[in-house]
Amino acid sequence: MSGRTSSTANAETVSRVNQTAILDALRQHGPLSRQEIGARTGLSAATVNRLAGHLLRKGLIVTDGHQPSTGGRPSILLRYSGRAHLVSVLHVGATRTEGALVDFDGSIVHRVQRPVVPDVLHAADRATIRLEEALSVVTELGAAAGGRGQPSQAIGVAVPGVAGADGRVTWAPALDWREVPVGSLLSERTGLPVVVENDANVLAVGEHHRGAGRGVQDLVAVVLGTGIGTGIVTGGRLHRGSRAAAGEIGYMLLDRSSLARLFPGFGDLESRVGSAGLTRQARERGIAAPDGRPLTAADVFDLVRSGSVEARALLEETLDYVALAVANLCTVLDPELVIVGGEMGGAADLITPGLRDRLVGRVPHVPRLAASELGDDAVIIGAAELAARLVSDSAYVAATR
Amino acid sequence: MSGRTSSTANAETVSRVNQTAILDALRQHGPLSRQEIGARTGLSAATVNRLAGHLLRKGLIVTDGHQPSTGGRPSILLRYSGRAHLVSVLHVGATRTEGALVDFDGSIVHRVQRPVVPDVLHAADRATIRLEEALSVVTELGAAAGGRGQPSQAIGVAVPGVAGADGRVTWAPALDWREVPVGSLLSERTGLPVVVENDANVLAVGEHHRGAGRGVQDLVAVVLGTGIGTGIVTGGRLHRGSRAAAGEIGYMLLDRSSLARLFPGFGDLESRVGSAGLTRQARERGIAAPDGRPLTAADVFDLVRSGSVEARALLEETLDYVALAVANLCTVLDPELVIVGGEMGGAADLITPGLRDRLVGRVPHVPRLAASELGDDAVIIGAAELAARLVSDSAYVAATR
DNA sequence: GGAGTTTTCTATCAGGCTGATACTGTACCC
DNA sequence: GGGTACAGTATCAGCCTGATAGAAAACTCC
Repeated sequence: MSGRTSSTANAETVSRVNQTAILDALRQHGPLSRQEIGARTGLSAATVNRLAGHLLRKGLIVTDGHQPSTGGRPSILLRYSGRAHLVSVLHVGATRTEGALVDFDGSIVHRVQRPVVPDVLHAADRATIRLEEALSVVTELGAAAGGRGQPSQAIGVAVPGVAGADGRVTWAPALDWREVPVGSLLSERTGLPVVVENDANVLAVGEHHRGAGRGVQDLVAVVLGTGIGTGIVTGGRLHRGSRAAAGEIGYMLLDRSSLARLFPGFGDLESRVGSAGLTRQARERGIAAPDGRPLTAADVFDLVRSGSVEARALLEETLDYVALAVANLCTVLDPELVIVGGEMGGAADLITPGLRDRLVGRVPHVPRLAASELGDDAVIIGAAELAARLVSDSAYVAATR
Repeated sequence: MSGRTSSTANAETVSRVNQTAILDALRQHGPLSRQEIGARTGLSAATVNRLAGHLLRKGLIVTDGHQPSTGGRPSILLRYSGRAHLVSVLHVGATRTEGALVDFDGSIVHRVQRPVVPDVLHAADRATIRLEEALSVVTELGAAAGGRGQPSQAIGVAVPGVAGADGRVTWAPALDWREVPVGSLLSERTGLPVVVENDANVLAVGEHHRGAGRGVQDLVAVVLGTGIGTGIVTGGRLHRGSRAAAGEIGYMLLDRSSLARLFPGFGDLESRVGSAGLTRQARERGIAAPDGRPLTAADVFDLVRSGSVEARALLEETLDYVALAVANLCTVLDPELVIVGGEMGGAADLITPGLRDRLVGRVPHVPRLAASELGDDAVIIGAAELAARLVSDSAYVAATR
């Protein structure tokens, strides 16, 4: 039951930690001279020089010109260079499969998009179709990376559902995936390390690392799309929960009467603000969806912008419930920042003011509210970050010459 | 704004980490021989021996007899001994001030209790009175520790309110403390490191470390007393939030109509299940408090046990709201375990079954529910643990002979 | 009771890493 | 062109780990 929980250290550990410190300094503050790295990390000049040498040989950092002299020998700037390393990313969404090659800088260097044919959306065997498509996209990405002479080093997969730490997708309703071992399928096929994660969680990671949440240690990303979900970062780390179900606020209970009902396949909040709930309520209020398909939050925003009074009322009610959920999130977690993302991100101007008004005076501490900075790419970039972490921890030490 | 976030390592770090690994192994598995420690930690025999020597000299471990020989030289058992080190703990509660000397094993070796004189409870200067009392208790504890020849090495303070990371109590209504710098007052007076923390948070730490939550990485402790609060442990660490307000679920909003009201000094949930709310509702239902004072949850439990039908109905309603809050906690955090503590802890038999019934089918994953194991001492033991951590990180390396 | 066996504990040494010191290299200024 | 100021590099002591060999302690067998 135990025995290897305690972790020990040796000289190699020291070197790895210090190399990581140098890389972190360069990632956070852009190009720095060796002296500046020393000042920032507290490492001696000799150590910085030696470790920088290792990192240069490994291609993780590059020289980036000189700094103007201040009277003496000008310093050589060192810059983190993720360009030398690529990861493959897969975002299996409800209506399309998206693939990308992303370098360690977070730049997307190659994209693949596969819209889902409408007939497939509700086909009986859509689970298999979507899975095979996902595998083929990864293969295509691998080939593209090979063609660039920079083989992909890891794979990150984002899915709209619950994913265990072992890379198994427990339940993703939009894909009809149950207990699908995506992680092991991909790692067996490619031999690469794979991380599989919920899409809201990776969005939070993406915004935390390279978007609106840079430098923030405690944040929540709220994603409103077909359903509603959140990604939670506490203490700078993704919070997954004991069963990887943390942040599934679609199940939040918002009324005492909710205790009289059960919520087996969908949640209380989700039934109110999700696509199905919106469609139902719109029908009751006489609002027609643009072309007869189920209404999404994005449609409601469009209608509001075009002046619909009924849609405005529906938006306000939706906002009420979203605000209750966000208020409770804030009460429980006390985040520094709440990021509004997903389809909502583009309508942040309609959302954040109303949200703030509803929070003020009702929660102990109203956090900063911000729109997603990365938009549609947040998921891709977040998944790339998680994939990069899979290799970077060991890559720093591997091949140390 | 930045500059020293990155942490570096050196040879000393390695030694400290490995000493901590040895201590953790001994704490987790009881007495072990040097060989067993080596097997468990992966350290070489020579290293284990040398580090064990350091720890023996520092008094953090002691020899504990021999193991029966298996044919050769019998091994000497080593045992963690927190007895050699003491911390002072202060629990400033609503109705009493409690002090204790606790050793690093978590054993309480000395207690001080100071009930609050009823006249003081609502006196205009009760803030000052309680503060001076707190300081005097700490002085008394210091003297007691000195008398044992084992001076106290740190101070842990638990308060029913919000405490910043700097040891300042921002707001503790039950004490009428606002912006009281307890931490700096105590550290100036004693020269010892001080940690000040919310009582629900330290209760969670106590149960996590030595109570119902041993070995659990994600747990929530729900404390129902005069108000309602929670302590949250995620990934094995206390989650405080960006403004130390995490877990203040008294402010959770449980109805859309709550958005029509403001909650400046008290919260929505707290007004329903806290002492004031219970008293009001009891009056409406014709339930009399035993002796005319405000009704607490504990009183309701007593009335239920004595067969009161009205109290039973009130309990059920209270449970409904507590269940809503716990359900939302579970949805957001997905903890492995929820511990019911505080005054509720003794009535766990009345609470947990009803709570479980209300959660099943309504949250994605129903956690384990358990009563507090440490009872009234959970706060003391948790605060002692936090205080011990203040010194242990540096104590391992200090005085390494 | 003594020698051999087995296992534990300890001493010694090589190797890796950091940090201090001294030294070399490069550009600017007078 | 020499002096100055700062950046980068080589050398070495100190600390820590881990490997190896040796000393110590208890048991077994004759």
